[in-house]
Amino acid sequence: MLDPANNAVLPPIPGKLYFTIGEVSVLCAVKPHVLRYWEQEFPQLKSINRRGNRRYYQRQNVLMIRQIRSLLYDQGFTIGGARQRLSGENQKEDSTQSRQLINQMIIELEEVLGTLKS
Amino acid sequence: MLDPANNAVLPPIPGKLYFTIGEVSVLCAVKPHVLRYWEQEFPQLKSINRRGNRRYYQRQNVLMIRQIRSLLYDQGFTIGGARQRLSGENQKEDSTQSRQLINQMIIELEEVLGTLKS
DNA sequence: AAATGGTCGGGACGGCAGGATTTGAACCTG
DNA sequence: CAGGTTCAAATCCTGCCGTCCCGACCATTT
Repeated sequence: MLDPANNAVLPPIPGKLYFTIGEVSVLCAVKPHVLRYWEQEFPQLKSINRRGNRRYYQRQNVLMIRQIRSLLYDQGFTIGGARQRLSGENQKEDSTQSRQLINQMIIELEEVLGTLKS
Repeated sequence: MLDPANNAVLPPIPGKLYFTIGEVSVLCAVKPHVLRYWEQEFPQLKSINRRGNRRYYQRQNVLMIRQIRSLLYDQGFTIGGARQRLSGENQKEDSTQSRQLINQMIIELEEVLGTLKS
């Protein structure tokens, strides 16, 4: 998502409604058994359509998988980190480095304040 | 996990110039052997002062270690991901609120400094 | 000076996250 | 029916991320 160049390497997603696991595997460059494995790890993938014991991926699922792929393979998150990142999505972006730097500064400034007061 | 308060739990960094590995271990809640290990993994930690075969950490080193710690333990990066994040163009979102907050703080601190000097 | 305790590096080791492979059956499609 | 895809579940494997051990060295205290 921050890296369009990388996603551009993956083939475009055809305009049909449903995809088999084999097709998704090609579309996302992720092997089928890994797709099944991720399904256990990411609640976001629970919504995959199933009919007669088979997975029928929709466009949104494919996009989600590509996002997960990017987090894991490009950005270097662990599965736990990626999960957390996806579930928190838009809210706590602020808890990143910058925010923590600020917190640290606040703590130290309060220390300085104490020193100055005495 | 996602808790930014996590960092606030760490003790403030005393105002002295140098810290031993044992002190840094406490300050950052990371064991000494892990600190040595990270040193092999993060080029950012190559700059640690050494005298007579011992490490003498400075404030900036401590802050960097805390940042690494946060990436690994709080945000869920792998070591490779954290390294990439620290070295690469991680400053993409620096023009966000956080950055502006920091800039604002810098301005105000410079003001304070001017006051103190006079 | 001796004692105490922190620090050094390097190599062997280990747990477990993250898959990879295998198996054998069910299911399509031609 | 043949050949290909998919299934669930079990087992296997690799390498990341430390952990442990060690004798030696160094700093500070008594």
